[in-house]
Amino acid sequence: MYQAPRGTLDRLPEDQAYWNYVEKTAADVAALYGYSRLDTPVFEDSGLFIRSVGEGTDIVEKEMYTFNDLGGNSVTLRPEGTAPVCRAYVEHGMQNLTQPVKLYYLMSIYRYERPQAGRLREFHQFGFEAIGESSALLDAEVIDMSCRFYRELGLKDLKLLVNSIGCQDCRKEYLKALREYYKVHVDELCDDCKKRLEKNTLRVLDCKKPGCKPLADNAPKSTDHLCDDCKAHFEQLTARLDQLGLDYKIDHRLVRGLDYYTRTVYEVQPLIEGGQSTIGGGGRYDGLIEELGGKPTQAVGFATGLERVILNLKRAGINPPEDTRKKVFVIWFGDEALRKAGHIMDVLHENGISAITSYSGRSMKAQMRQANSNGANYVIIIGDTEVAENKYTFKDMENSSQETVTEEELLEKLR
RNA sequence: GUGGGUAUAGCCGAGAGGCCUAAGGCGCCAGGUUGUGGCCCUGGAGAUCGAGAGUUCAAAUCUCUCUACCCACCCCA
Repeated sequence: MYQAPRGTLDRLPEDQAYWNYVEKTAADVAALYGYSRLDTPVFEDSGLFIRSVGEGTDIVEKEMYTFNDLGGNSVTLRPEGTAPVCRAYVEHGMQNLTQPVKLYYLMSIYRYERPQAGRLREFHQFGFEAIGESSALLDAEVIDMSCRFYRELGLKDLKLLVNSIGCQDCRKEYLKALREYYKVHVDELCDDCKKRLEKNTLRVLDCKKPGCKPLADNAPKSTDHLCDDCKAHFEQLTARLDQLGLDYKIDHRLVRGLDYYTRTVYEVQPLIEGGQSTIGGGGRYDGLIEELGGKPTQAVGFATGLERVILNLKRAGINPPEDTRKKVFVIWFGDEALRKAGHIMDVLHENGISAITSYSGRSMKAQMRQANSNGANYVIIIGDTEVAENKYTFKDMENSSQETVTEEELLEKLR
């Protein structure tokens, strides 16, 4: 027996309502803020991700689906969406368009991780990127848009965490201060953090171990070490967030796992602890486009995991809107009736009315049961009597009322 | 990558060495007199008990290996 590869999921018909709901909401919110859709290939040149996400990150180090194609080129199934979008921006000369260029995507993402609830090897993201503008007002807009997406879906119990990790210049100063601070406390750190301190210093702040957490709480804050420009940027951001009335918390320990972030970083997390905490996150990445061979171009973006969004919808008891389209089931018995049933099926379909029928002359009871389990709102019954009178029996399943009507009357009722 | 748990029909789930040729429920199919659903009743189909090996006269029930899923860590969406 074959089964879906580890960490992958079949999206079954009964789940599709959730996906439609989430994807439609995403597209609506994107349109509201002036974002256009962009789709990129599932696989890219491996170098794109190594350059952008960063060589030392877990994603690049041990989570990428990388292989050589038959032409001998190293390609990688995309482990995130920002780099491909930036690649497309540069490749198609979008710096010549009016800036900022606003793009959104709904795409599958691939990471070779150990699967658990809310963590898959193939998952889906809704993300958006605003490229070519350095104003903190845009950061605020992106954050606002993220929050609106969750709000529109009905997701309430979420918290918004914001931080600034500075630019390339002032981050150096900050890292120096951090290392200085931790030098004295190395022995109190967990083994992982000892390694992090060398390799990816910022991540030490992220550790949840009881020994490391108090240290991180008292560690120097990045926001206290910002250069003047970064400081002004962060101040404008929070001022605008206040004006928007967004309920955010500045979290000095918020650090993100991808190397390209600068200045603003933020995450959205469910209030309920346990399981996978982050459902969405983003930030500014002012150096990425240049890193990928474009001109120096500032940008901000955000991405959210759709499986996690749906998980939270289910936990919160939020149901996607139901399909309100009326459905008709055509019942027939006898050869004459079969021909008449075929005719009315064609007419219904031509008129844009959802109609299904039986393919074998099952008993009336069986066909009625079939109609019921298919959720039919109306049933059309065709037997010897209807054939003789050239009419149809039209039954409303809701109140069980039925009457005999002509084809014209039937269509009138279904409009 | 590390640690722990679980694995019985499409789904839920009893079952703890011989009484299992595996209970029950949902779902599916057919009936409940001749052309009518949802409730109810009756009957039926559907399981090499996750896979493989071993212990035993005897294994769904014990042991080992593998695989998958779940939880925590790690990481992130």
